[in-house]
Amino acid sequence: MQPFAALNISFSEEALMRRVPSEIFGRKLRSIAHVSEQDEEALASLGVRTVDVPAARDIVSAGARCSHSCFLVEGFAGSYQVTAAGKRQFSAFYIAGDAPDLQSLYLETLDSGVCALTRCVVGYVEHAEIKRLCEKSPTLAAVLWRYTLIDAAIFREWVTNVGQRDAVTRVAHLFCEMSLRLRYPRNLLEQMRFNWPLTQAELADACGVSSVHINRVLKEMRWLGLVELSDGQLGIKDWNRLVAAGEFNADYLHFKRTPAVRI
Amino acid sequence: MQPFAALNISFSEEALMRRVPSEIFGRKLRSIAHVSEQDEEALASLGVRTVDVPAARDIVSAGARCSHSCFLVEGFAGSYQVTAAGKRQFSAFYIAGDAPDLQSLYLETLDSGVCALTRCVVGYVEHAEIKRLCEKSPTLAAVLWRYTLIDAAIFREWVTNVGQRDAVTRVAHLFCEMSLRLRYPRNLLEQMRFNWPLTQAELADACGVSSVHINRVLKEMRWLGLVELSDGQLGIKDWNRLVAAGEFNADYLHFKRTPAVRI
DNA sequence: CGAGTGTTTGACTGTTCTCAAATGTCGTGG
DNA sequence: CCACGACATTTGAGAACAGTCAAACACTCG
Repeated sequence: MQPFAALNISFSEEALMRRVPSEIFGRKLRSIAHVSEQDEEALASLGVRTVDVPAARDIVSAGARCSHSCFLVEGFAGSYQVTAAGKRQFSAFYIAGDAPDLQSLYLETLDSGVCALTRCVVGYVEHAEIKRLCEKSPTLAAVLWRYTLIDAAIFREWVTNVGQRDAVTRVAHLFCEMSLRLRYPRNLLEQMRFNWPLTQAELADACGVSSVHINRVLKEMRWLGLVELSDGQLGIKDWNRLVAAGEFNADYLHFKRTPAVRI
Repeated sequence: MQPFAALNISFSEEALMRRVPSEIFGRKLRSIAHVSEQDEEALASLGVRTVDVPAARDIVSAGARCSHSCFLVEGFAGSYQVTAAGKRQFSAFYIAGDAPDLQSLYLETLDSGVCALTRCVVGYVEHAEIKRLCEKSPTLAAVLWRYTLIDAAIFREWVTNVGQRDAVTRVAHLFCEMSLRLRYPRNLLEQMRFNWPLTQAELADACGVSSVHINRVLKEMRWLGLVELSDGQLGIKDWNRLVAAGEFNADYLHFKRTPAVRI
């Protein structure tokens, strides 16, 4: 099983090694800011406990007292809340390199849960250790802070997405975001097909739409020739029109350099 | 004009004095974390340029290069985005004491704008100065970081609000949030009536609903005996039922102590 | 008084939801 | 190899919720 073959990232045993989580996180950080060698080394020195989380299980549960944060080494995860009426809403999706609950660093409890959408390899790090690093290196603190601010910018964008756009536009927008984030560091222009392990129900809960309706929306998007979605693969048939359909502007992702794929 | 008379905060000329912005921000910070005297003094030493912004004008425009952040001394503001279709979505409302664009501290540009919903008194502070303070005092950095994380938690909650709840629930939820935030530091149990200077159209753009529909929702909420909304005043008639109607849980606001008003 | 803005209401339209059932896919075990 | 269950996708039909358009009304300010 190599779900990320399309991204040319090989995992296998390597993923379980100690240094990998912080390395992969370091790569992510370098995509949003300059990271000094010292800071990179400091990150690599973090004590990481790597855990294999099966699909559909919580990585961090909402309301839990949090003394750790985690990096995603492999897999897809999502942060979500459940309403009193029992409906689920995702507020972000996370992929390899992301730190889904760095948001909890200075909160006692996390108000949202993070659940594994596929099998995930997760590296846990103690808050105390991260804070110690931040005190020693203000530049590292700044990069991590920036990371959480970009996360927040994604939340804001999702508020607008779910609040003001119609269903097709919402889905197109989400596809654009995930496509850029999945492709980013390598950013292959030709890379218009990648693993998409999410079910329609999960997509629905990200877009604030019923799963039945998502199905019809996907049908329409296929008919429009925007995307192809089958066998757990998302193929983008027409990037420019998808961007237009999704009213997408990548500014809110705050990549260090504008991706080679102009939009 | 004393829009905050209900909160026993008097402004008038005092508001324009130099130290006030950081003092009011300090009070806000103390509601979410312990702030040492040194840090409080450091905050007070910030160079603040106080500006009077008329209603309906941008305090910070989306996309602008940002070298400053601001504190709201007086008034209501909202962070918002406008979609390609010309629809506006608010992602948060801000009141006296808030720092609407502290989110921009480590971003080059802000992806959302912040606009004044009433006349606002705003104190601008240079990013560079805040960063200098943070380097000197990691504890102050932690408090400010925490502040931005709580902001992000509010965005997440809004995603869920707009994505999964019906219109009445959305509005009730928003009223609960704003009510707690407006009342917080003093937290008067009897304080169930306060200034609400927002128009129905603005409320609509916060809840992802048309203004016509908001009008009907308010009518229903009045009929249900939950709230009273007139003359720019929001009166809460039945707090417990409003909390139930809004499926509201205040955890995501991360107040230092649970408000005296149990919910 | 008139202009401008915000609120309220009605009638109609349209998107999306819910319920329900059929179909497709995959892995397990006989 | 097939039967089976579990899960995901697809489709239909009717209902509910919310949007649009349009007009009347209320209020404030100069």
